Amino acid sequence: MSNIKGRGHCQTCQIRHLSIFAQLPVNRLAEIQGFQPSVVTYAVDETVYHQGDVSATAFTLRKGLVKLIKTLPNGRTQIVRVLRTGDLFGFDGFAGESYNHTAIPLSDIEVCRLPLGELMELKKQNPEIENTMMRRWIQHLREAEDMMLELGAKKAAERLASFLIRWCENSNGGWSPLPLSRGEIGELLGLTIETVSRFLSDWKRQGFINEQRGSIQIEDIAGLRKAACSSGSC
Amino acid sequence: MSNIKGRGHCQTCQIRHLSIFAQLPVNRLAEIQGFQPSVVTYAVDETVYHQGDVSATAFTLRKGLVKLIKTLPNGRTQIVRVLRTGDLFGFDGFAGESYNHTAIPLSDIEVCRLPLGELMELKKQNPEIENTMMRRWIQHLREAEDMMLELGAKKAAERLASFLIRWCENSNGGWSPLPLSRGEIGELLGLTIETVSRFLSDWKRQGFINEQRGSIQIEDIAGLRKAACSSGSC
DNA sequence: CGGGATCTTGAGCTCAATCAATAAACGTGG
DNA sequence: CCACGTTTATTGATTGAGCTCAAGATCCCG
Repeated sequence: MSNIKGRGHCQTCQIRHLSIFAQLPVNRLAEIQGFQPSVVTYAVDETVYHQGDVSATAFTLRKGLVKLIKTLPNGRTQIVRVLRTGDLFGFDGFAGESYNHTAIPLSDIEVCRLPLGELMELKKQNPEIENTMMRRWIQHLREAEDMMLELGAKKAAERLASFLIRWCENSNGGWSPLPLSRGEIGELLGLTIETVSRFLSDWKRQGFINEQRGSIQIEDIAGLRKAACSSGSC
Repeated sequence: MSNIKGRGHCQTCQIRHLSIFAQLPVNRLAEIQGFQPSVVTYAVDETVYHQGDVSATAFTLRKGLVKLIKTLPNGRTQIVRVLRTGDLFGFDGFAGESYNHTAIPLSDIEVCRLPLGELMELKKQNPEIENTMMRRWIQHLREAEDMMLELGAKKAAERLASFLIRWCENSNGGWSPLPLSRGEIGELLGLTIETVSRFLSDWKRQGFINEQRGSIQIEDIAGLRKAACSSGSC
């Protein structure tokens, strides 16, 4: 089960600079008395919330990775986003809606529970928060649009290659942890396990990539880039 | 070319109840002196803005329909959203970004130009606007997630059928204008012209749908629903 | 070391893309 | 209003990318 680890201490929070409170002056935080969100841990595969549940709290991811998935009645599922440290999620209640997807940890995680009522109040009183949230929503929307292009207009190899390039873009040349199974990569890109596996094996043989214990490394980005644009002039 | 039709008169605007200013009391509008956005018209296929352009103005759609598209270097394109009356678009500048997609009218349209600087100011002074925009961003994000599920997890027939059902859901049983070509429906759903045409013809023959001069009607929604869930238990 | 999960690889098949040829709809000017 | 050309849609034939099914291989954990 999920576990309440304690109360958050926003003023000393290690990841505040990544959160929606990043722009908030520290002294302002001190003024906010009542606000001490609980920090909660979840184990892998322990659902944080389910699609359809009433959304009364949002979360900030403090540690680990989370996948947001949508599932069809027949069981086929789509990962709509992979969250990283500092990401805000579960805010559908702000629009009077229930959660539109299910949130599942990809590793053991630690989140900060933000009751929407309190968050709304904070947001009203601190334009910096409002602003940061707005920027993030716009950013998410842009990423969602990018993903629609991937899913709607690209072929299997192109999707997988550009996914790998994106995934590894901040660890240039080095190893990146890849805590997603073949199946999950497939659910993210609209492909089957087998298709993902085939291309990855292929690219390993060709020396484009390297893999080891849940980590991946791009060895020949030019080769991958070429695979990302199979038919011609990208 | 695009045409400046004149200055908007927000207080008497016919579509204000659909816009981001819907929640704003009319008397508040009267107090806002400087704000008189220009109303501009564009003809079909005349681009409102291009992916990559600096985003300094947002728009509210007053009349007609707009498609937002993303294009791959090789020419394949994806429609990421179809806008309706009252929709706000082109706000990437709020996040310091340039436009992430290209906006093209599907019919002759009329838009309200909203310089982001002025809009930002208005938003600061009127929490109702802020709030409405937030709700819309969340709503868009939800729709984008829904679309990712369509594109990533459904087959051709399922995508097309559920698109038709969604498109017609507000005109129950009656005719709905469908100003999208086969090609555009394909670009929206990640399919080719031929695939779209084949299923539509098929469903016309089966009496599920009816079509006439750019309008469509669902005659047998149960039949379509079945097509929307080809493999089993949805 | 054993056994469940995950990954790989092969073979065959199916759905949708591609290629190609009409057919229908539309707009334009006579 | 009709003839003409252009665009858009339909339909068929064929191909091929990616799915499905199946059998091993590898990894991982107790």
